[in-house]
Amino acid sequence: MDAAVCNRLHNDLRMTPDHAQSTLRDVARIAGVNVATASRALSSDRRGMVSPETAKRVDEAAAELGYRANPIARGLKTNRSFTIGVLVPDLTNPLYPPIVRGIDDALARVGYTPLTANTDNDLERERTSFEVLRARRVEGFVVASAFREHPLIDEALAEGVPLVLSLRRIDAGTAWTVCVDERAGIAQAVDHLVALGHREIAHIGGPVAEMSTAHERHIGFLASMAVAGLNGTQELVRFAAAFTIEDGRVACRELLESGARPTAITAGNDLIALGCSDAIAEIGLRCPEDVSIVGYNDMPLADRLAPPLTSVQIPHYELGVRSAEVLLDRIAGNGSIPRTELLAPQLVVRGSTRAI
Amino acid sequence: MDAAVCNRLHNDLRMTPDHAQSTLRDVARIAGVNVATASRALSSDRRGMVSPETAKRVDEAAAELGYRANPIARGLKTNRSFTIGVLVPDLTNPLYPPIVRGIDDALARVGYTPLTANTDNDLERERTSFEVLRARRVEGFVVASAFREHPLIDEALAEGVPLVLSLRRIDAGTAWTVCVDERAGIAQAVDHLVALGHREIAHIGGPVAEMSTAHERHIGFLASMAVAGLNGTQELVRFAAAFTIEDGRVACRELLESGARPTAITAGNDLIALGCSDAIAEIGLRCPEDVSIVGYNDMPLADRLAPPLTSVQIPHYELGVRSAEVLLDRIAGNGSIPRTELLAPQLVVRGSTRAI
DNA sequence: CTACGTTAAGCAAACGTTTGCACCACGACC
DNA sequence: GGTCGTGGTGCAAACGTTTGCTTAACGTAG
Repeated sequence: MDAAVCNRLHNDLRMTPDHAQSTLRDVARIAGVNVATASRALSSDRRGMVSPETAKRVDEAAAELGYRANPIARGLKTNRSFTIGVLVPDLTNPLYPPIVRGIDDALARVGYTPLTANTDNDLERERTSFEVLRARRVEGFVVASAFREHPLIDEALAEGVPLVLSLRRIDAGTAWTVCVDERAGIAQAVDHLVALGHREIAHIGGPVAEMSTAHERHIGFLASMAVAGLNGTQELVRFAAAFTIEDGRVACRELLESGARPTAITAGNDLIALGCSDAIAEIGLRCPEDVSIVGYNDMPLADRLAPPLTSVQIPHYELGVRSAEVLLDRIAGNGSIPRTELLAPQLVVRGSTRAI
Repeated sequence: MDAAVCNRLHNDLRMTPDHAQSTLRDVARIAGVNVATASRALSSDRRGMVSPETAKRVDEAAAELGYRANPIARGLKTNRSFTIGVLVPDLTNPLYPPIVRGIDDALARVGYTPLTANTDNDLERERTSFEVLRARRVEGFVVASAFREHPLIDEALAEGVPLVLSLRRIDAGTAWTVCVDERAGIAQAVDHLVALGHREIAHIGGPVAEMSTAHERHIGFLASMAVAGLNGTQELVRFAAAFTIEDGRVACRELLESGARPTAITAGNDLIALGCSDAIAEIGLRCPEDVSIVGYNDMPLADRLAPPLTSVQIPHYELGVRSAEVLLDRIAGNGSIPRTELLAPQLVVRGSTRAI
């Protein structure tokens, strides 16, 4: 088969299915203009460079062919990808889907596409994902997997990678951040319990050494207790090794075995709250009759548990939306010094708390 | 400023930050070879074309510069993006994160990246997302948002877009599909209830007209009842308008108001099961003492409800993994006629079912 | 009537890869 | 000792855009 035949066949193949992506060259040919002119006509900000009538012809040609610009080619030339990397610990954890959803929606509005990766809280895995996403030329990152000390984030910051922390912060405070006013959240929980007459209030926190969320809630607990004039010292505080039911149970049990008999518990999150519930059941006490429990995050179905869990609701979705918006702003070149945005949580009172 | 100076400055600027992505040209220069040779040395399948010693030099140069190939440029040339579009109804629905996670993991293994979009079961929104993803040159789709009749999918199929349905099928059966053996799942539920001595077994299904999952579970219910020699006719079957607690409650209440008094209910999914639980409570009956209830999907915390919900567990994660694998196989050009893969569900017995 | 500014459009070079083809030694074969 | 492969390498043309520069056409002013 000679070259001409081969080419013809090749062209035929490419032309036959009407879904074959048409190119700017096709549009230009149909409109009878140069590809450069077509490019200008189709771009919003340089549309004024072509005569209205030509612009119209190009539009029609594009519409006829169902032309959609190839973002790959465009990206190669402009060095922009209109993609954002999203680093999340685990999509399977119900805490994160609403955040991701918020990011998705905010990005979609302006033509950006998120590239999401799960880190499993594993620094090595995270680094790999980060590199892969950078290789794909994402224009910035929303990071929801931060630890209080986080070398990767420090490096990225130093390199000037546009980056916004979501939900979890770093101690240094050197990054743009959108998170929850955890202290206010736990304060609402403590105030609620105090109003119900509780004085012996315990806190079963999360992994305070690693995660800002756990840490802030602990700090918030101590502060709120002090403000209420109550004893918020070590004997009523324990920490779960992770935000899980089992670790919560273990930590609570440890507290109970120390002889402490709190009438109420503020938990680091809802899973820890469930663990606490198990632990007090194990020693024959009941919630809420003997011990009130307040969770954190207000996860799905928290209202259907037995008893329905009083919990601090946080604005997951808005957290995602704001994170994306702040990042886009940064990419647009606005803002100079890092800013931290605190979103307000809201206590939801249910059956797991009761007056003493 | 003359051109030479300008160019030099430009180069300096590009070189200064050591995170500036280095290009194949840089690698080639350092290794003292042509960029074509460098390209070949770095590609696994054409590495044999260059001498081992040259290949080594190129490797070293690449390592030194921390070179990572630009997938955008590569994609432009090869017409491949190494991305897959994932269409999911709503990430916020706990059913989908494990599926997406399975897809992510399976794709990551072979260097692909998923581009995920939420459809909200809205056909127009879905079409937009589909177009956006196609414009981004995804190489194929995993679609978890299928309706039994689905014009968009039919069109995509007709156009030859590589596409795999996940979880939800289309009636036509013309698409490659990875889903759950719903009939077997509901059969396990019915058999379990029958073994407990139940004879009056109701089914509160989902939106059977639109979704294959709801439809198959209904069909499965009828078949299982027939096999057990029981009456599975209309008077004990109702359908919720959607897979929600509220719609489940309404449908169940309707059944009860018709005078029916089943001793057991198989629900279309866990949320409907919760609605049923509410409905029977409203008329003063209790679960499981008066009515046993079996859910479907075994959603997170189903084991912590009151009573813990007996439910049919489906392999979400594996569903995602297999969907991705099948799609990759298709893209690689393997397989010709559409195949449907059925993954096995597994009943998990808990407190919401009891012997009569 | 020439010169000049302005507007619209085209030309061509990039962006960072991949890949068909040409080239060049070099050893082997007739 | 020419002629052939053959293995290694380089050259240059793509891929589909964007964009700086140039050209063409057309008024308008001097």
